[in-house]
Amino acid sequence: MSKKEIILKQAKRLFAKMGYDGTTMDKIASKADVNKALIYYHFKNKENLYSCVLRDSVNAIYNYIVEKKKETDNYEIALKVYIEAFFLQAKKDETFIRILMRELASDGIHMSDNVMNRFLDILKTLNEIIEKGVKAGVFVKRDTKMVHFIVIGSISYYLSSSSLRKKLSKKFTQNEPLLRNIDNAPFELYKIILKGLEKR
Amino acid sequence: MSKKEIILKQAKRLFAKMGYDGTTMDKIASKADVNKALIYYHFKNKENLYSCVLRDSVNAIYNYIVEKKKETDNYEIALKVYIEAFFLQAKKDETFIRILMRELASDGIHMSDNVMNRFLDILKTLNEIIEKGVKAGVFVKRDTKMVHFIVIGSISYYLSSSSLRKKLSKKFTQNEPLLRNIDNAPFELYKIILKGLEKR
DNA sequence: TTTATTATACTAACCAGTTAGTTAAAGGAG
DNA sequence: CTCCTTTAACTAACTGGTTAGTATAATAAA
Repeated sequence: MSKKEIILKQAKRLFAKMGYDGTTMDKIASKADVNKALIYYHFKNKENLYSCVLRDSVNAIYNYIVEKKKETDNYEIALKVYIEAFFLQAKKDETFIRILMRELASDGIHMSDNVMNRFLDILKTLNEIIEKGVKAGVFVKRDTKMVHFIVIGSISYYLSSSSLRKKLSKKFTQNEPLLRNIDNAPFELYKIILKGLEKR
Repeated sequence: MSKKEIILKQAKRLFAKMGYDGTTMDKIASKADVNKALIYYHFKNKENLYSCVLRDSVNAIYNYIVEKKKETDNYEIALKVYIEAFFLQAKKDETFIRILMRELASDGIHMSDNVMNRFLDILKTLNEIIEKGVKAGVFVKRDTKMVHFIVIGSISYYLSSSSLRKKLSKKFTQNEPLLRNIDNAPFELYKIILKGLEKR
């Protein structure tokens, strides 16, 4: 792994957890174990470094979903695959949803046209799946936008709140069943959404 | 409105949009049109000011949901009321979900026990509604945690992405139907979730 | 030789928090 | 009613520390 890649990786981790303003260039240099000047050698400035992190994250999740989507042609399975793909990729790379959440909270001030386009591509992919199901007469015609938000919103909240939930169940033990972690979350989500979309 | 209230209001707006680290005390003072020292007269420090903002926000949404819940005893309607209550309050005070999203992204570093407890109360309220429906044999036994995340996550993503979606549909006009705003979102969400939970 | 990397040192801007004070209203004492 | 004291609300200007970004010189690698 090149030093440039290490810088990107550590920057991503820090941006996800501390936010853009909460992350300092010195801290990134320290975590990546490089001299600060090296960051400025590879990246124009802080804003540019963040842009690269954001672009890489969105591309990673897009590529994963497209790859998974190729594997099937059935809309029902495709929906499951989409949910699973988003979940697995988001779980593997939890930084992405954290960065996404912060971007939404600040109306995407750091989002370039490039990133926005890729993001639209992700939304379109799910759109195709649902359209297919509707045309086949299996899914009820629902507002697809809402289905997007259900999938992405639920998974994001589920994953990003994981450590907070752990903290909560330690503090307030009587709430354990409400907060305990399970791993078949995407399957639960899939069942609810699929049933919510089914015609009969 | 007292100066203290104005400070709280402007601080809330800024914290929601810019995050904790992105918000400066000078900016709050400027927006609230008061001297910076006045903020320190009313609040111990930045952390304390943020705590007050967070506490007020969580209390506001909790009180609204509890008030709405009193109005009905039926689980089906209660679920609808819960979704609507969360949606309406979140729409009226969009700052809350933005702050919540940032808190989740940073594992709730600023959340006091007080705030966490109130947050648990909100989760418990939905839990009661679903439990009731399950006992009556109308809802399938689902992981309630997942239902929480569907409701809160979807609405948060839907609302917080609103201005970003507007930006996107201006830039990429061909995507309008995918991005256009609708106002019956909570109803769409309610229909999908209710159907997803129904036994038959 | 060019590219990648470190070490050190610097600066200009910014930012949380303080200081030392002002203003005004209210109340009591003479 | 007027002088004195207290208290709450408020301000201008400052301080000490941090941070993004730069400059320069020296090495190591390719």
